[in-house]
Amino acid sequence: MKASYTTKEKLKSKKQIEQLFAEGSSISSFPLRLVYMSTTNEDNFPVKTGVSVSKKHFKKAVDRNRIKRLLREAYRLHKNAFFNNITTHYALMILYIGNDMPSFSQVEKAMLLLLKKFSDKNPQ
RNA sequence: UAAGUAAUUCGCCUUAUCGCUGAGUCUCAGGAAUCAGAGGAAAGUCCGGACACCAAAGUGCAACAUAGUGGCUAACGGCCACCAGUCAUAAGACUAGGAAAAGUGCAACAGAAAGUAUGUACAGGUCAUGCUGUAGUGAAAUCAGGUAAACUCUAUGUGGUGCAAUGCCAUGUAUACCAACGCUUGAGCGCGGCACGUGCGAUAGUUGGAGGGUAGGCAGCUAAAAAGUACUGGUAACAGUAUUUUCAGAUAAAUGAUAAGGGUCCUGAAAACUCGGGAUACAGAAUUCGGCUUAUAGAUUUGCUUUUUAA
Repeated sequence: MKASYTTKEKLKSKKQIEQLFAEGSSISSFPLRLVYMSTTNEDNFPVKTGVSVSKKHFKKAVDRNRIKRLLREAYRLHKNAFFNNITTHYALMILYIGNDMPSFSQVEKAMLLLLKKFSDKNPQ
């Protein structure tokens, strides 16, 4: 499977995002937090993922864009190791909860840990 | 050459690997290759337009904005030119540059007194009296003047809401519940605030509360007051003509990530070549244009001024 991350794979529905924040469970691996819940989407993409950075911590749009790009990149490169043979459908939202601009290696490390925690908790 | 002053232009590059968005093309309908893909400020949301809707959007008052003269422009609170004033040796910079004979208010120090004024000394004058002059304080002393980044007055301008506008399609629900008022003797709603006025409201509902549903797609959405070049007119802002080009269109929101190398600048060691270290800014389109304001590492070119030296 390709290490891609297209529009179809993103979590876009406003309704689902609202529901996710209201009802989803969360695990964290500083400076990241993952909010997730299982869904009943009939789709080719079982896992839909969104990414978010608080406006409180990063006032400049440039900084938020940069962090979101790093998060997306880290997710894109490592998701297949965990979700390749998944059968349950999930909606995920990855939040950056740190206060400082991270480097890519920091984000990558935290992402690996986070995804590992997630798959340990939700074995297929 | 140095210091200064006013402007101009640019604001990292290359390669590899892995990706994202859009367009048309091909396709075995999984995808594939090709092309395009942030800024000078995209920012602040401070002015002015385009465009859309609000019923036909009226009059007066209030409110707000602007303020030398002329011009430019779709328009402007913007820009250009000129005049005046202030500052600077100068280049140049700045100006909230209409009105004090409509009214109200305010004014340090000095001075007897600064506004319902008139003390002292000397001189003059009268029936009498600060009635008159001089001295003295001050910018100003029964003569009035200053101040409108004080109220005010004058002139001119401003209807409101913003692409979450607006139109269409799809999905879906509740013509239900509570309260108040009302059914032509009219509840209430619209016309930015108030008043007037006016429109809607006769198959009579309306307003408020609490609640239910949708929150997906398409259009608007990027070819335009567009950009480049040349010529012409104009002191200039700008305008005209010819010609070439098509230059983001996302929507939890693309335009990237990583690695290596190279530029540029600063700096240390060297002083023939180089070897280290550091820095590489401000900042991310969201209907769209013209401005203004603010942020910005480092470069770049040009005009001008002053001083010293050289010629």
